[in-house]
Amino acid sequence: MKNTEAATNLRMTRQRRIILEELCKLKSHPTAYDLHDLVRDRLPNVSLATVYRNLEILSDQGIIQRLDTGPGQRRFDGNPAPHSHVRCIGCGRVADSSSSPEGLNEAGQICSECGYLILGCTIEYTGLCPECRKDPAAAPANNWEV
Amino acid sequence: MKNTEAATNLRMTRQRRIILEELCKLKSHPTAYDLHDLVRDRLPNVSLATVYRNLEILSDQGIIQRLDTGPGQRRFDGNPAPHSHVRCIGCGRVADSSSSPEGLNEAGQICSECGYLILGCTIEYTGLCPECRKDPAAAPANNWEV
DNA sequence: GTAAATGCAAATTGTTTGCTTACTG
DNA sequence: CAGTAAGCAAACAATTTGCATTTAC
Repeated sequence: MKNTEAATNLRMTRQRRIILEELCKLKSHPTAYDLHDLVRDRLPNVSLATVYRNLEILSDQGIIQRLDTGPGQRRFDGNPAPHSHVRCIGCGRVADSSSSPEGLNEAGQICSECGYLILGCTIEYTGLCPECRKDPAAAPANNWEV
Repeated sequence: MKNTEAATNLRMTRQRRIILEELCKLKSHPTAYDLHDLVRDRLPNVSLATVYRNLEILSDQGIIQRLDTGPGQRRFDGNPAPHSHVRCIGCGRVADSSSSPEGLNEAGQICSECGYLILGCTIEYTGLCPECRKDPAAAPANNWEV
């Protein structure tokens, strides 16, 4: 039930639409909990589970973006295009970074777009390890390998 | 109890030493659970909580590195120096990447150091948001702000 | 001797799932 | 009307914590 999932016919429900609308309205990158709070202003009975389910579906569809970086809760970005982020080590908030990739040594600078004081930078590549390239289907079983 | 913590006198217990030794022996980046499994060969009664506690303390001290990137469990790196990583989207394993920062468009290439097929790249900066810069002590309270 | 660390079990937190009912296409 | 999605509550997984006991310095 991951990426081997058959495509289903998605329906644009009231909840899904409002969750998406509210997320896209924000320049920030809320947690599911944050967004649930916001959406409840328009849909008082919406459940947190629905927010989680829709955020997952929408990011699987490439309509929004999951930010799995950093400790703590997962955050979401209404903009699916790849771009870099700055995470505040104080409060955990995440903002878009205007920083260009070549500016890797800009620790100590203030990001012109978001006003964050830049302290560090992490680069993470994603890919497939040799084992998973051989047999992608077997990959999840290796999950616990050190 | 975060970064405002007073320095305590750390003691090099048998458990702490062995946890550190085993982590540093690895070229891989295990989860706390993985490491607990390994350490139990030498310390059969060590608890998972002790492993978690020590990994946190050691990374707070800058002796090891926490990898908070990616979904799923946190991973740890015995090498505290900043360097980039590749995370397998199949099995979740993390390896060191030899990729140079300028090689950002190397999707499709095989990492010469780890053999992973590179598919994507995420850049995340860390820093302090304007609010936390004003009053770092107040920062954690803003944790929930969207 | 005293503060720090351990082991154990229980508590928390963030996220997911099962199931029945409601609603979209 | 057929199948997807919602709401609710319960289940889960990863991590953290309380507490009595042990250990390092």
